[in-house]
Amino acid sequence: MERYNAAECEPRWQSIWEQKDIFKASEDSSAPKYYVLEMFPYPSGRIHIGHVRNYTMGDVVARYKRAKGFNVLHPMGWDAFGMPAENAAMERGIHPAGWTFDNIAAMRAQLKLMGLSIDWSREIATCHPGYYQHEQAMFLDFLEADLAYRKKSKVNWDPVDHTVLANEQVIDGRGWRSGAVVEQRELSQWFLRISDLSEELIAALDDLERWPEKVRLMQRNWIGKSTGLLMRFRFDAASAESTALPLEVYTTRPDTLFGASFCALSAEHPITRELARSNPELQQFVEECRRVGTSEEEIERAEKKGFDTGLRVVHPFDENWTLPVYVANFILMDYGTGAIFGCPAHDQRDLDFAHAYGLGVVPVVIPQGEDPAAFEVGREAYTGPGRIANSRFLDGMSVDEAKAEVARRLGAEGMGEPQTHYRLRDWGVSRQRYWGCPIPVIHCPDCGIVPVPKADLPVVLPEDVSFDKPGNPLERHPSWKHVSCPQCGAAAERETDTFDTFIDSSWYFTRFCSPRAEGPVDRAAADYWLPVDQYIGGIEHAILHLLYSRFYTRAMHRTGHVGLDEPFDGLFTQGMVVHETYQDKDGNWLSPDEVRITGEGADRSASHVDSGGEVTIGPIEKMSKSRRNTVDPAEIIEQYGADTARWFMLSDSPPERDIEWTDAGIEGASRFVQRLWRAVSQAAELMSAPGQAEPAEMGADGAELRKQAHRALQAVGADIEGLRFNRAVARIYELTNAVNAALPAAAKADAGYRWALREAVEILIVMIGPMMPHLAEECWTRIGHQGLLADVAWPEADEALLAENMVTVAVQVNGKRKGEISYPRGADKAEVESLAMGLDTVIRAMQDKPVKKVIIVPERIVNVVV
RNA sequence: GCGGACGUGGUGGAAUUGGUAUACACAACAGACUUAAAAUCUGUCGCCUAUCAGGCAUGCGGGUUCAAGUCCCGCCGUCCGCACCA
Repeated sequence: MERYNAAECEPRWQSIWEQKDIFKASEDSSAPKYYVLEMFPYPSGRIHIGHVRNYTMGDVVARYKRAKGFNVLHPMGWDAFGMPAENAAMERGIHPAGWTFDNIAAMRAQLKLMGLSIDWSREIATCHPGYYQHEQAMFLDFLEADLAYRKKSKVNWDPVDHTVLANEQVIDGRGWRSGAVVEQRELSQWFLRISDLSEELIAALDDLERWPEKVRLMQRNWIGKSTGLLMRFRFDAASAESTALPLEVYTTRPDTLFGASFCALSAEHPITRELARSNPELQQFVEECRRVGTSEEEIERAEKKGFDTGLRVVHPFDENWTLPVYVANFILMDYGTGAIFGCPAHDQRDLDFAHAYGLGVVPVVIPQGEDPAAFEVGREAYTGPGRIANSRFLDGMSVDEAKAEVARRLGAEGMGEPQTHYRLRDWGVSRQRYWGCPIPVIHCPDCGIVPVPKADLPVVLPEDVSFDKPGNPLERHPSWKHVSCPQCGAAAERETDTFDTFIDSSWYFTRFCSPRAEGPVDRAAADYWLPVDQYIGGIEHAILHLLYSRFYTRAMHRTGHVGLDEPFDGLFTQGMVVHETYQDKDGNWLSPDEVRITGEGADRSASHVDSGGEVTIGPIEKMSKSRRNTVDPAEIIEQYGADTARWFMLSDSPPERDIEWTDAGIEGASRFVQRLWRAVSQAAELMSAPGQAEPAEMGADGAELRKQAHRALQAVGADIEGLRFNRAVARIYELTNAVNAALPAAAKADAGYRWALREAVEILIVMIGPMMPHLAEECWTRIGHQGLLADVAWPEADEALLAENMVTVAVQVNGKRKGEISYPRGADKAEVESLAMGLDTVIRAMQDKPVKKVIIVPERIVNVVV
């Protein structure tokens, strides 16, 4: 028998699908629509295994839904702006556009080898003016709708390269190329008003029922709604020159006000700035804070440091109690009022700070069961519930009662009022880079900021740029930025910043609905296709990309471009593809094919293939170039075929979990492909002819095979619907085993059995269709069909064959399994009980002890308690 | 540091609402076929007592329950995100 030849079959079926254009999508009201989308890739040049996993999952859903009669949209595009293209330009002197489009061509070719059911006529690249011009038009609409504005904000500045650095380009506080200590600089930049929608973005999460709960929780925490108190501290006259204005702080813990031992200001707080003007030491401290970096992680991890301003504020409930005022490096100007009061006993950061500066730690919330007089806080702040103590009129109250009481008293004196705050900050969209969408505004010395008239769009990136110097080539371009003001005609300058690439990815799913429309969106197409029914991508995008997309869709709704708020009805976050890492004794990373593994379990060890030198097996990590633990999908597809790679990606590991790439795994998948092909080929000789009606006579064996096939069909359909691909794969293995087992008997079987065999094999082929589409087409032809399997409808499982008449349940004595009984479905409890009590093993386990009770859960379990 | 997840045999994992833990695979081992190897087929396969049985096992330690991989509390380990990587 011939082996299945993937190298020959796969291109053949791919070109047939392409010729017939069967994956081309168009609006069609006669069928329900289904929009499947995988997160589009960055065109790095080669697809990686993570892409194979992501796009295989999406393709299974797309092909399955197609077979279920849906009108499916399954497009592909390129997230094509971004820093790697500029880095390539700097390192290798290649233009970002050329580099990007070459990469796109290479990756498109690789993706096509996977046999995905994609409508390639809708392909888009975000770096193409045909795409980004619409971003510019929409930005003008956003400006008009007051969704965009300018304000100053901080960037990482490399003082040697004179360039703005991304957070990932700052390593240990230094620029990645220059090694210079990075400073913070303030620049005027464009922002989108995402924070105005904080409440709405939180509230709408409740309705995203087909999103993972963890993603909704992460977004909720990220937006960070908090209800608290805006309160004012008077400055102590003895300590301050300008005492007119009180210090405003925002707190979520007014109940701990009597535990306060200091107040702290952000290094950028107006009062700090004022004081620093006449205080060089404070000025120096402020500059030190600036070197911590702009990322929240760095700020939070930095050692808590402060500077005593010498100022003191008066406790709102005690004229004679004053608190020192510090400037501290962990207070963010962007959150609340940029000032806090510190209660060390009940906040970890405040406690660390108090320990560093010898400030008092007075517990005022006492956990239940602790003695207020004896309770002490050590190295860990107590943030749980309890009763208030050491707090005068608040003593004995609960935390919530005390919060309300403090709010009431301060409110009555005009010294505080309740406020709601959100952690979510406005979205800064300006980037000081070339390879992005130009921001369509002009700076005129007389008129100020002037939007580029829509008739003048697009503002196209100039091609003649050089990357021999660091910094933004748009700024030093001789002519591009010099224009005349659209309003007054005077000499003016273009904005040289470009958009954050998150803008590009915040609406590409909308553009896919009408990729060649003259405006940003064809409303009829968008109204038909949106929302995306199933979105699939990495968990690493749980917050930013998905939140920005939710906001951007709302902004497009407000400006009339779309008619909905939530772009993604169903979301699935898949796990990463990981691999062991290997290092030789000099610490060099080795790729998997340079390493030989021996032994197993605790005895596993590794050696170098060529030298035989000792190799250390490192942790299993996300595949990355730097660790050299990558596997090239192109090589895998060439060696085993796309179907094998797809099958392996779907097998075993639950899709939301990380999957470890192993050679054994891909070989196993490859063997299954051959086993299935053999089984189908053998069955083809034995089964009835295609298209015949079920024979009147059906023996017990045939009926049993039919049962197995229909149960598998039922289960696989449900598993694909629930994106439980690994379980679907296990079911398919089972049916394949059943078909294999049925073959010997089929040679001399009756017509009923031969018909049942055909039915089982057809069901098997249909079920592997979405997963291994080329093999499935080949099998479909092999068993005598003329048309394409891709056009065959997913069959309905026969309910009558799914029902099981006998039930088998376990019998436990005191919760331990002692045996099992079988009985007809629907038997009454007394019968079940007597059956269970009659088991030898049960009688032995009971040892004549009196029966306390017998728990019978119908069709589940019997538990005898003695 | 903060927020979110995950942890079951040698390995990947399965296990409806708490109801027979280890389905389905991979690897390994034994046998068949073969001049031989590969492929294929058949069988064994959590651990410990040692046999027609019993005990112990779902990262560790507690708890709730007739019953816990699943629920609760506390640890340990691994991973993801932290706003200019995409």
